[in-house]
Amino acid sequence: MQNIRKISDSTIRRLSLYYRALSNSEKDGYFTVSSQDLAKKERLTPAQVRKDLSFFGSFGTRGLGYPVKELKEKIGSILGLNRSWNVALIGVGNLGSALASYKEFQKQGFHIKLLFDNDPKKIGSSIDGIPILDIKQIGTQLKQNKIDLVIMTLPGHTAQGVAEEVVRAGVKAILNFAPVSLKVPEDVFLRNENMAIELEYLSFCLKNRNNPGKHA
Amino acid sequence: MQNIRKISDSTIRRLSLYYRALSNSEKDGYFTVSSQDLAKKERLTPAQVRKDLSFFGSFGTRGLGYPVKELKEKIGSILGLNRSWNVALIGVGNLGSALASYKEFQKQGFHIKLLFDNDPKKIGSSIDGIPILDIKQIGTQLKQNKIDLVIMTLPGHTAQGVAEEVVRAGVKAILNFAPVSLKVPEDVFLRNENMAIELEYLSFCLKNRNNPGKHA
DNA sequence: TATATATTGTGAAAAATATCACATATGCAA
DNA sequence: TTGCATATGTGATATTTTTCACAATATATA
Ligand SMILES: NC(=O)c1ccc[n+]([C@@H]2O[C@H](COP(=O)([O-])OP(=O)(O)OC[C@H]3O[C@@H](n4cnc5c(N)ncnc54)[C@H](O)[C@@H]3O)[C@@H](O)[C@H]2O)c1
Ligand SMILES: NC(=O)c1ccc[n+]([C@@H]2O[C@H](COP(=O)([O-])OP(=O)(O)OC[C@H]3O[C@@H](n4cnc5c(N)ncnc54)[C@H](O)[C@@H]3O)[C@@H](O)[C@H]2O)c1
Repeated sequence: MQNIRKISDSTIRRLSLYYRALSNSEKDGYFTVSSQDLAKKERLTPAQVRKDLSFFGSFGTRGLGYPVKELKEKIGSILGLNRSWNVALIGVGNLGSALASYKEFQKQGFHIKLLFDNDPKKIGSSIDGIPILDIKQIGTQLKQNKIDLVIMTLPGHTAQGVAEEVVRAGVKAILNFAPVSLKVPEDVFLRNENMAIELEYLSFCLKNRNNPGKHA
Repeated sequence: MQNIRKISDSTIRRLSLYYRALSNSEKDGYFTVSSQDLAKKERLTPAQVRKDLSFFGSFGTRGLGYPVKELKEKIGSILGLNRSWNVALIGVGNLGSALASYKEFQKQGFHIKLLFDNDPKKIGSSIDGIPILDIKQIGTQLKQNKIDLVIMTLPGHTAQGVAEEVVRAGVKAILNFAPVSLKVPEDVFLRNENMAIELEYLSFCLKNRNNPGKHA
């Protein structure tokens, strides 16, 4: 149990994995899991699991393990999944449409309330009941609807400009899918989803599969 | 310059960022960049940039910086982007379709050659000229087309079974978007793209924004 | 109640990763 | 040529993260 400031990035990311694993264990009818079980499910070590959890408290029973339902709820509450967040998505193209109609995020409390685009053919229509609004209205709409978090699925060259409007509207969290590094003020939380990184990582692995020696 | 085995995960991931930054610098007409410039663009430190690059050689000129075009090509070749990879995508739903029609990966050498689905309505059609094949043919088709890498955008509960067929067909690299932890043999490279992690991370940050103290 | 077994929680140790700091090399101007 | 300004490349150092190892505590069973 320690100061929340000091909890590492990696630990928080692993909490998401534990949350997912626990949701599955719950569905499968388990009442308790050991750190061993959790580790196996998410390809980690039992010590890692116990250490991560210990930063937030002690939730287990020695000799027995962790109560699935309780631990899931506890982690959910640490991550803020026990409440609801108002989300807007900007750029209703191929990727944006896929995300807008994806229902799993909603189940975790991320409610996509608004969609924005600058394409007249899209503005005015909706996806699964979520209206597509004109990007020009973004400032007022984000404020009016008390949007907490914005997902950006825009072309790279437009992303910085739009991000600045989003920041001006007071939004403090952005999930960016455009392949650019956005500049935002310090008090705005920004995460990037960069699919190229994973692909390129795999490329690197394949390339060096049979070449454990020095690099040319 | 050192044994390639020892190069860390994080360094490889940052190479992707440098590659992207250099591509942009090239487009913007720059001939050289300093570690300072690169660091700023990708929100890192100059020392980090120099250290990362030094694992692979010395590409810069003291007093001047790094030659943009050359360094980009060098990193591209380290990551294996100077060649072409045969890719197949399985599960042509909302997300799969978006990825299939995304042209940027192709530019980096990832050529999506085949799509697979089990929906009779989809099988036989195509996306941007890429045919959608019956999942039943996956074994023979992956081999025949010498597929190097598979992108999986399937429902979670079907992913493990399909992954096993993919592995049986000899594919050594999988990029998985399904929210499950796949079990694959040691010699198969697996990466997961887990969008929930980033969303939940932002949720955590928002939740603790005004609460730098102890966690309850 | 005693004993065997299981598994947590956590300081301490080890390993991995990032930063520092500076010697070294280059370009450029006078 | 010399001197100044600039920026790399890299050992040494600091920090962060992971793993280890075991005391503590629970259950089960006889
Ligand atoms: N499609 C993918 O699979 C994929 C994969 C990885 C990354 N990305 C990135 O995600 C982003 C979106 O990709 P996509 O394939 O969906 O592109 P897309 O072209 O299909 O969609 C972009 C959407 O943004 C809208 N738009 C453009 N400028 C705008 C503005 N100023 N304000 C509001 N809306 C605007 C367009 O009208 C369009 O609907 C891109 O940055 C892309 O690089 C996409
Ligand atoms: N849509 C998103 O924005 C999003 C975001 C994050 C993660 N994901 C994950 O990506 C995966 C795909 O999501 P989606 O929204 O595209 O789902 P989807 O239902 O639109 O698409 C799934 C596709 O897979 C096909 N399929 C099902 N079983 C199959 C099998 N055995 N063999 C071959 N094809 C099969 C279906 O016919 C369908 O075309 C899911 O695991 C989802 O959780 C999606």
